[in-house]
Order: sequence, then structure tokens, then C-alpha cells
Amino acid sequence: MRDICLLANVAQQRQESSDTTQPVLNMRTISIRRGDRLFSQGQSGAIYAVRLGFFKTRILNAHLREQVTGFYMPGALMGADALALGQHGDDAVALEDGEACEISCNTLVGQAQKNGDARQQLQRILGQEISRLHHTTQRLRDTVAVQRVVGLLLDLSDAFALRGYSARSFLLRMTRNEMASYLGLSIETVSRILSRLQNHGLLQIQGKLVNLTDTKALHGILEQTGNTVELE
Amino acid sequence: MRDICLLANVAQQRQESSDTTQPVLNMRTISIRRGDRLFSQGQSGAIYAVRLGFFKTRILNAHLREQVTGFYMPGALMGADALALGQHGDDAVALEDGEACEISCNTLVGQAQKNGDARQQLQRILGQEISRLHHTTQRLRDTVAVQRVVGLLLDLSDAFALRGYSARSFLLRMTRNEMASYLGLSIETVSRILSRLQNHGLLQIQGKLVNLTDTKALHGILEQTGNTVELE
DNA sequence: CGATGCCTTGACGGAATTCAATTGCCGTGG
DNA sequence: CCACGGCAATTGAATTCCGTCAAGGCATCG
Repeated sequence: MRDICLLANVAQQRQESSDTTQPVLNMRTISIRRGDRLFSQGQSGAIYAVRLGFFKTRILNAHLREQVTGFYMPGALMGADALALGQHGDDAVALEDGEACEISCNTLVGQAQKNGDARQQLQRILGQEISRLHHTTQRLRDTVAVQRVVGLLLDLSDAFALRGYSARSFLLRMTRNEMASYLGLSIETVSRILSRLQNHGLLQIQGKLVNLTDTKALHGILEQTGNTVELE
Repeated sequence: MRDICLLANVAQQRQESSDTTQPVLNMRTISIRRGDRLFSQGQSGAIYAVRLGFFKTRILNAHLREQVTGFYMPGALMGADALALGQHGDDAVALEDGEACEISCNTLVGQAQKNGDARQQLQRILGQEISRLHHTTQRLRDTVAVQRVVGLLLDLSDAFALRGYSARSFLLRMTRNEMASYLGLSIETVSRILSRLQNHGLLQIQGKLVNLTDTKALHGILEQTGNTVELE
């Protein structure tokens, strides 16, 4: 969110200050269709900021079984691990038609060597990635399935709020299967938990449309300790 | 491991090249007793390399319930998230008497601005942290408890091997409780799984002493897909 | 219309947690 | 030296939770 703006700023600053014909930050916008792959595991060279649409990242294991590793909405950065590791650890796939901004790693790192702003920016990017990973690992340590599902919903809610959208009512862009994979649960469990939360009046859900009616109670579920969770 | 050496190198290079009286990298060794805290959540200013002993990092939640986020042995870096995020996300506690090397963040980042080696070094540190988090995330998505336990054992085995110790036989420095917390399991489950693995002849365990007798089979457990795992 | 994909729901079995009791270990103090 | 207490770990029994299998609903699309 803030990141993409800062990145743009850095790029712009440089463009203005230097009158060379070649751009300093290699950025270009890529249009992509739902289901298509933006980058692949093992590739390197660029990171990507979501401009439009929603994306997931995933790992394909030995049996070609997909494991979802993250969800990204406009303003989010994908593939930041390549900055530090030299290559992408996962694929990025568009959950709907969208656009992404490709930013060359080399020029980004190169900039960081000369430009203080770019350096702070790079550091911020890596920090955000580390922070994101911390967050998801903590969520996965929640043994209780309800907590994982609620955690995801509240994370999405926060992300929407940060972007000026409603924190209470939003559209899930991923399938139940993708949610389940991301959370390390079975699709049926996810479905059942959503129904249960609805029956208890904590939210309404029909298809992909969610309405968090009792966010206080939802937060309460997350904070409950131990491996049994009370609904009401 | 390699990191601490490189860090030391960077420090040394600078010490030699510059004849100013003040040291360029603020490093100092801290002795610590078992159970004591090396740094705390929210603090900032330094990262730490383990010199001697074993450490854990943890988060204390609202109810002062501890959640273990990592184990560290000599050569490992703790608190790298503070480099990018400005403050530590977790506490570090010594699992036994030991020593850690404190490295000031400011000077490290400052070095990175002028010194190419230090910059690469910084990047490597952050990359390692991201890599570590990727790894643990994947492990936690293994829903089956056996896989998590075996995963931890094999990770420890690798780490010991990397440091020149036996990969087959080693001493667990953490309690079952800490293992369970780290793995998102109950202590009883951890205990039972270890017993079961022993009964199937994959390892021997008595107290904290582990002997991996059939690492091939142990690796096999990790690679099994789906939510049921066959032992033999 | 049927086919397909996605989601929901039920029934069942296996897996992990909980509760409770026991064992083993180690240091302390008698 | 042994007895004792405290802590860690194991083990058992009962329960709860979650995954699997199966059936059915409900859209979309050809």
C-alpha cells in the first residue's frame, strides 16, 4: 500500500533528477488474466506490486499438489523473498483479471547503493515480508481450526480497511479450496466453520460475500487460549 | 554459522582499515544464564549471534502464555527481524548457560551504506531470516502431527551436522513443552509420537538424548502426502 | 437441457486434545 | 545415604475435533 507509492516516488525522483534516456528503475505494468501465472518458482530478476485484482502465491509440491502460501490485494508486494534469496520460492497466480507492476531487482538493489531513500525502501520491503511471515506462522500455530479461519477473515478485513474499503463487508476472491490450502485445513472444515459462525450470528456469508456482524466476538475467538474455543 | 564468521570478517576488515579509536561495528559478548532473557519483544538496537549454548525465541500472548517461535544454536542469528522492522517481535531466552554476541543495528546498517561487503552481508542475514520463516511455515502446514515432530528432529539433525556434530545422535536442549509449543501440538501428543517412533525402530529416545536410527524412514514420513501417515 | 465446478451437509472413523494418574529424575535437606 | 518434594515426561481413558467419503444443491456455461 504505502510501499507501492514510495516505490513510485523513488522511481519518479530519479527520473526527474537524471536526464538520461534509460529509466533508473525498470518498472513496467503487466496485465494478466484470471488463472494465469505472473511469475514462477525459481525465477528471479523482479518483484511485483499488485495494481489491480487479487493474487495468490503457491508452491507446487512433488505430487503437483498446490499449497497456497499467500493472498495479495492491490498495493501488496509479491515475491519479495527473491530480493534476499535470489529467486522466488513460489508461483504467483491471478485470482481474477488484474495488473501488476514489475520492478527489476537489480535496479532496485543498485539504487539502494547510491540512494538513501531507496535503501530505506528496500529495507522496508524486506521488513514487511518478514513481518508477513511472522504473522502467518503464528496463525498456523493456532491449533484450533476456527481460529485459523477467523484469523484469515480478520486479516482480510484489516487489509480492506487499510485500503479504504469496508472492514465489515467484502468479497472473498479465493475459493474455499484455496482458503483451506492456505490454512492447512480441509475444504469441508472451512465450509462447516463458516456455517457455524453464521449460525452463531458472528457473520453472514453467502458464497463469496462476507459480512462480519460481530467483530468483537470474532476477535474474542482469536484471543482464546487453549485448544477448545467457545462460540458464545 | 557462516554468518557469524562473515560478520566477524567485516568487523575485522574495518578495524584494520581505519585507525580511528572507536570500533566500527559495535560488538560485545554477553554471558547469560539458563532461563535468562537476552532481549525482549519491542526492544531494538541490536541483533545477536549465538556463541555458546542454546536459545529459544518466544512470544508471550495476552494471557502470558508462551508461544515458542524458534530454536537457535551456536552460529545462528537471533532477532534479525529488528533489522528490517525496527524492533524485536519476540523475546530470546537461554535454554542453558551461554554466550551471545551483540551487534548494533545502527552500525551494521551504517556499514552497509559505505561497504559493499557489509551490504551483501546484511542482505544475506535478511535472506536467511526469510528463508527460515518460509521453512517453518511450510512445516506448520503439515497437518499431521508426526510430520511436524519428525520435521523438527530432522531440522535439528541438519543443524548439528552443519556444525560438525553428529547428525544421528544429539541432545535436545528444549523441554517437551517447548517442542509442543513450537509445533503447535500438545505436550502429550509430542511424547506419544516420540514413543511411537521408538517402538517402530525409527529412533531411540530417552529423556533428552535422541538417536535417529532410521533417517531414511524418517525422511519418508515427511514426504508422505495426505493426512494419514504410515509407519512402516 | 445436461455437464461441470464449487460449495454445503451428513455420517463415520481416525487423530489429537484433555483430564487424570503414574513414573522417572534431580537436587535439597534431613 | 536415603527420603522427600518438585518438575518433566509418559501413559491411559474418554472426549472432541477434524478429515474422509458420499450425497446433494446451486450456480454457470456449453
